Amino acid sequence: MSTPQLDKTYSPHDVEDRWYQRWIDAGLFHADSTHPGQPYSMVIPPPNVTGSLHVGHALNNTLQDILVRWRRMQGRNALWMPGTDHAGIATQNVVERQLQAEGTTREALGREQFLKRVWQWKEQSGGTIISQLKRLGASCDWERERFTMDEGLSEAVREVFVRLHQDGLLYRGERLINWCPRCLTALSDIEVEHEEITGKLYTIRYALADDPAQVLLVATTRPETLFGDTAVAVHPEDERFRHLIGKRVQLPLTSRTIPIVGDSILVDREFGTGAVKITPAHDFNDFEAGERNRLNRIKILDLHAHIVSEAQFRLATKANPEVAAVLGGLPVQKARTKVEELLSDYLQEVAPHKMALGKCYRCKTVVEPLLSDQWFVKIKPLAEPAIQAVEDGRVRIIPEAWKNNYLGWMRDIKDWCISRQIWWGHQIPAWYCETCYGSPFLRRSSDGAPLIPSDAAVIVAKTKPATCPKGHSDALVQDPDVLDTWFSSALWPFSTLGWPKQTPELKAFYPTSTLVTGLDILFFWVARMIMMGLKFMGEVPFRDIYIHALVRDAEGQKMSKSKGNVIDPLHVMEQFGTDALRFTMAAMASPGRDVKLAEERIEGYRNFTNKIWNAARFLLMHLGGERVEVPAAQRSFPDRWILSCLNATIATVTHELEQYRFDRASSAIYQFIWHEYCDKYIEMIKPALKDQASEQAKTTRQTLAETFETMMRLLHPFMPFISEEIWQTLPHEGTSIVRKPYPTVRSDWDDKTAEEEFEIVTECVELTNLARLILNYPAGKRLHFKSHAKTDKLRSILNERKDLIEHLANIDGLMIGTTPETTMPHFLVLTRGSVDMLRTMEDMEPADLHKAKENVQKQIAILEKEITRTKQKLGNPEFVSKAPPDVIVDHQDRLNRETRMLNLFQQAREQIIFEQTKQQSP
RNA sequence: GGGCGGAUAGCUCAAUUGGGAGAGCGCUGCCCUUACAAGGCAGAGGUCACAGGUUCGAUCCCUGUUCCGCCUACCA
Repeated sequence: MSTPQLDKTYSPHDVEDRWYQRWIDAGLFHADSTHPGQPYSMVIPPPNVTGSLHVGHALNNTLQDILVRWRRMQGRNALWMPGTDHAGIATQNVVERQLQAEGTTREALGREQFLKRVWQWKEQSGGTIISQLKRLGASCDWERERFTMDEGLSEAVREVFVRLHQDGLLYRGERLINWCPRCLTALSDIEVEHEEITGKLYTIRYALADDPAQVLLVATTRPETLFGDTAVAVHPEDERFRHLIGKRVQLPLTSRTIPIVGDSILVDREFGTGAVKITPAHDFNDFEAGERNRLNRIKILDLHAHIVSEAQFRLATKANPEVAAVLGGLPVQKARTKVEELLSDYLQEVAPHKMALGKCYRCKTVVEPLLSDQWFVKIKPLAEPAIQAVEDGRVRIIPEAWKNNYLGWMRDIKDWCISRQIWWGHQIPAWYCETCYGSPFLRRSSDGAPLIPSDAAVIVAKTKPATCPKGHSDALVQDPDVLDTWFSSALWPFSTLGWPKQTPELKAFYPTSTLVTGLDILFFWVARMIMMGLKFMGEVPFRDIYIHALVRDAEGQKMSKSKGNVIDPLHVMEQFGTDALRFTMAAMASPGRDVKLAEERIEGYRNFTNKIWNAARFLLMHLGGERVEVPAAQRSFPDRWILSCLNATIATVTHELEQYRFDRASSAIYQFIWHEYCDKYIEMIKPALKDQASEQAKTTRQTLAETFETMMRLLHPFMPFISEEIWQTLPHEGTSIVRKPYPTVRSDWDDKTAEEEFEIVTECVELTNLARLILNYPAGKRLHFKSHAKTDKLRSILNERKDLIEHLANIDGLMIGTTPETTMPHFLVLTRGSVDMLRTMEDMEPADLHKAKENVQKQIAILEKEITRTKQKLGNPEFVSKAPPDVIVDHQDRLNRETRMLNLFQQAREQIIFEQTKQQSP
């Protein structure tokens, strides 16, 4: 019979493409709501449609794929729902850059044409990350792939918006929000990244209006906002300034005076000068202080974070004409420098100052607080149940350490600004009637979009109403803003399953089983999914949240270009194979620690794939011929041993996967395949396979095939490609490993006796190796040894395993004795645990002796040290009286072992010395 | 400012209940022994960040310190 032959080294390339295509063609990743298995479902954290695969994605999706492949093999109805999100700001940026290169703008194109362009772009380039996920082996149900801008998902968004509005959980109003002057849109609080910088703290003299000789010192980091000041605050109980409350100060560089107010919330008496300028239109704290003290808001910056035009500026701030002439239209950073110059007569001090600077998380532009009309989600009523769900364990966060992180954030959650001043996204389903309002809405100068006044009446509906409530039909204007991308992502676990329709999928797969994600989107996404899931499905969106470590991407932080440690997963897959990358990801996924990925490690696992490959080659070379299956208990010693080990590994891997310990699961597999299966088992069965026709060979071949086939199934979730490729060459049933059962523990494979005997065999082999080392024998030289066992049982084991020991230790003529023959000058004696190994001295090379003596000497020194330590401990009455008995016994055993070993080495040394003298004087 | 996590072999990381710390890569020595040199056998290498404390005994528990990272925050 002919067996397939494999190349000498594993080449992942064609294997990966070939199998992935076949899996897809056969529909193996498809989940059906009518499938009889217990559902196991996950939704993918939708990557940005603009994105491309980075190491973080690779980790995230590898772990998900391991879970879903494992559950699928367990017979569960496994659904992994894939898709992408429309990434409003990022995608719009990409297309706008294209337009810029063509010399046009989105405003020139108009909203409708622009959106067409974005869709075009999405069709052409939006699939990049999806194809990369496929490359990674992701076993998503691609037939169900979704996009947050799909019609179905868009309907879900409208439905949610309308219902939230009905329930009074949405409001529109003029608030100070975070504004990105480059993206020209509002951002939610968590879309602002804070960066610690050293800025300047300016101390400015504000003179009292009625007594210019008296000055109030005011500290600020933003002197340019001085023009928007509408008051100065001091602490009402501050003895230094209390008497000034109610008076006015002259605002420098302007003709305005502003009041001094008392505000105990805003002012920290200890900080700075104890007096704070209040700029309600440009600072969050000042905004609130402005509310408290009924202050005007003066806007001095436009949407681009430039000082408003000279005329506007003069009008609004009453700045001196020459000052307005200089500052009008300047970008805020330049304005600050200018103001610093202009203020020279008023500046008391400029000191370096550590502060946090908010930047747009998409484009890193410094954000500005901007007063504008925006939509908000009233979040507290949604957060309450989401807190409870985690508190009472309906949602488990793993590792649990992040639970407090989540709870802390949720308890202190702020209303969520959901409107974005961009075009790409779900346009807000709200309309306003110009007829009712009494006049046409203003048009935003930049793009012609209507600026809806704060007091315009809102009509919220899923589709454009035919008329307004008063019956006007011709002047309904839709809100030009779109919703935050995360608004639609928050619905992902049920919108992808067809909601608001009550689909069979929704019934079968919601709530999903597990969500695998990085900590970075715990708040952006996870928290919001829980809130929305509870609100609209009445049930948590997932049972377990597994939060994995962060692998920082090239953009930023952990992996930095300057360190040169950026790793591109595509490059890695190219170089080492997808399976090697996946296995690395799994092995590194220890909880609570960031993944710092070293390429050497991936290379190590590439070597592992090659090891597996070559083990398979060995198998195929020896599998020719009849195979006979007998019960496990009747198989050869190596067979019984490997079955028992395999069984233990199956138990470990399954248990660890249940705990989301991908690292332990993968290391158990690694340990088993390489060190038990390849190093030991394959070595042990070589003699049995030599005579192809023997009975021994027939049953061994059976075990070999059976264990390897099982091993491939065990490995498959981690290394889907090589496991399938090899599995196909082995005796097997079925068309693909993807849907074969995951191995389960079999009690008939358990064999403690075989494992114990194996320990003894290993001891003997290791002793011979040690002897070789000490005596400087080359690895290839065949030696004679004699062993001595203390008990009949041991001796019979040694007798039975004599051939095996000789084979593994590469020795000849092992003699097994009853009594130790330690008389000089015949033997060097070594012991470990239960067996002594004796080596005849007679054929030793003269040159060995000096080095041998040194080695032995070294061993003696080490042992003496250890013995002293152990003796000390056992001699301590406190230890003997207080330590648990088993610990004491353990120490006594140790002492015995060490002492015996020492004696033997001492004898060995004497023997060597004896030999030396004999050689020197023949 | 507050909170959390980390500091273990040259490097990247493990070690679930406090009883002499492991892996991979790298390094050293010897081996191309027909599955695999992307390999085999063996070896070196660690006051488990620092200082105290609890304990018969601490990498592990407690306190403090230093350094690093992350999250969070309105100290102008």
